[in-house]
Amino acid sequence: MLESESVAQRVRSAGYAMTRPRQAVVDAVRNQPSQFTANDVYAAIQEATPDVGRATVFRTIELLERVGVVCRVHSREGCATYTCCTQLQHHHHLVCSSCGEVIEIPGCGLSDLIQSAWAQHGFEVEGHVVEIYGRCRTCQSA
Amino acid sequence: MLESESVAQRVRSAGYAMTRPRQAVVDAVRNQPSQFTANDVYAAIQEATPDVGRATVFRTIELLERVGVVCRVHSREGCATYTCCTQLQHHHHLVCSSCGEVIEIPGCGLSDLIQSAWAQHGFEVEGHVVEIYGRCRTCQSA
DNA sequence: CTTTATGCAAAGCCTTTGCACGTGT
DNA sequence: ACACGTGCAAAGGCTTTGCATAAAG
Repeated sequence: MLESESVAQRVRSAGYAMTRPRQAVVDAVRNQPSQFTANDVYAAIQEATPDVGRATVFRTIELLERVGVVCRVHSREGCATYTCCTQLQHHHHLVCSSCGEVIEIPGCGLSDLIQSAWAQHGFEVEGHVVEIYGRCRTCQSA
Repeated sequence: MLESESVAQRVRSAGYAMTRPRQAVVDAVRNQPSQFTANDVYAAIQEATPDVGRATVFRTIELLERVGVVCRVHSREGCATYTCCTQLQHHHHLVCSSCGEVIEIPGCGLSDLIQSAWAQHGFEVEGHVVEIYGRCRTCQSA
């Protein structure tokens, strides 16, 4: 689970203010399941802190994505869902197609692809997305 | 460039009829730039074949995705865009963040990640998405 | 005190759906 | 013939935007 304080620190050190509405978004995000949409968070917030507006939720999640606290999950269905990231460094995800569980995997393993992108295509790599989907251990037993 | 006939064959051998409206969608798709949305295709079709409806365009693109003629591009911005795939087998993409050019790269290079997903997490891999973004050779010169 | 952040409400936009009608095989 | 495919038009739902107001540093 993500620590609320370290999130606040990251937001601040990226040059943003950690306001009360933003804190409410962070709290709501921390209580979401592995995968959630901006709308899910807004719905949760309406219960706990009804005075926080929709736009703030969307803008704050975008902010959290920018500072690396949440990541988009690019599944087969789309990429409107997010997940919290406890890893601050570069990492990827295992996404369960059955229960939606997201497992963070540290490191990369893409160095070959990246090297050959450059070597064979002169392609200057800026970043990449890797999403591996399948069934987590629990869903295999069930 | 994708051959219209081989597309028709793939659609048929997957058990779908190759109808005139679907052919119109295929033709429009073939004339799109590297990246396009379903809406782009619909707009193009309105010029050439105005009697083909919006729903048909969306449904046919979904069909083409299913048979592997087009792939979704999962870029940082979202995943509402598609690209034509000349490769029929498994492959990935280099996506230029400047001009949007999509370069297909055959093969995978993910075997390590996939193996460790299983070995370390008992995760049964069903598929994965890899999208590498950066700047293509042309955009680097410019 | 200036900049940044917020709430509200409405608009926007892409996409999907239902259903009656055609069309392919 | 009979399933499969289609067009239309409308609904649907998620996001975004503009702007006046209110905090923050």
